Amino acid sequence: MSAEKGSTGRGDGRVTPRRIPADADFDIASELLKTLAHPVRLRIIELLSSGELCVKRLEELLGVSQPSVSQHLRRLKYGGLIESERRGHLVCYRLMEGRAVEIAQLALKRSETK
Amino acid sequence: MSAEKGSTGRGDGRVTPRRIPADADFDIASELLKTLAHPVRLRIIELLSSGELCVKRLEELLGVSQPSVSQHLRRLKYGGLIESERRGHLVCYRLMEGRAVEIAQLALKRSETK
DNA sequence: ATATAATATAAACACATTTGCATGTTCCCG
DNA sequence: CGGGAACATGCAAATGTGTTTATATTATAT
Repeated sequence: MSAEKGSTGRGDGRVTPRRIPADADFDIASELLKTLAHPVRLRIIELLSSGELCVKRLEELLGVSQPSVSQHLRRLKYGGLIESERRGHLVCYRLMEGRAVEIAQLALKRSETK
Repeated sequence: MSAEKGSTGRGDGRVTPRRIPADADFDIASELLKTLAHPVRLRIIELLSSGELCVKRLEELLGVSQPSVSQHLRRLKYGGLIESERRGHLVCYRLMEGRAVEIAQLALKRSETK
């Protein structure tokens, strides 16, 4: 009575009023959150939200070593949050569409502990 | 030209059109995200969004050992996402107001990869 | 008081994540 | 072709996390 298979949505074409997350969804979602759960990566997302930037520039803005920046960018890219493009001998990164930015901004909202 | 102190908001009572996150904000935000970045904790948030539940019930619904459930609850509570209340010899947990739930739901939105 | 159900906490261990440092790659320029 | 700039990747050490197993707490019922 608990296992619902992949469920929701698929099947007879019926509309899904309120999706019930399947087991895998929680894994996927936690992956996304883990990818965002790092101060440097959050800052990268924030910086890229104003436009694309190359590694060198990010290195300066973040005050973090180049290898470190590259690793975080790798993780974000692997998670599908950003994409890159070679431009000369620079590699520019930019945000990809998705919930990522929204989540980051929500998490950054001042601790209005209210 | 990069360090902005605690900044934003405080000072002369001026309004803050668009808050610029300070260094500490990224740490705080990443803490919040880390707290949510675990499949079991996400499921707990999801389950509690329908009403409060005691540990025993959560243990059954989650299919996770009691000590493990308690530890995750501990983390969520420490992060200020949930609160507990002793009721008889049961301890009931419920969600606290905040961005937590919103973030969880956003992260759970079907990987509408577009 | 005792026994028992429901939780919490502690210690130990496996596994994942970060970071620093060294070393490759790729591309542009002369 | 050789050199340098901008990035990427590999690896080991240091940390952090999650799970298990055993053992405390706390409250209820007898």
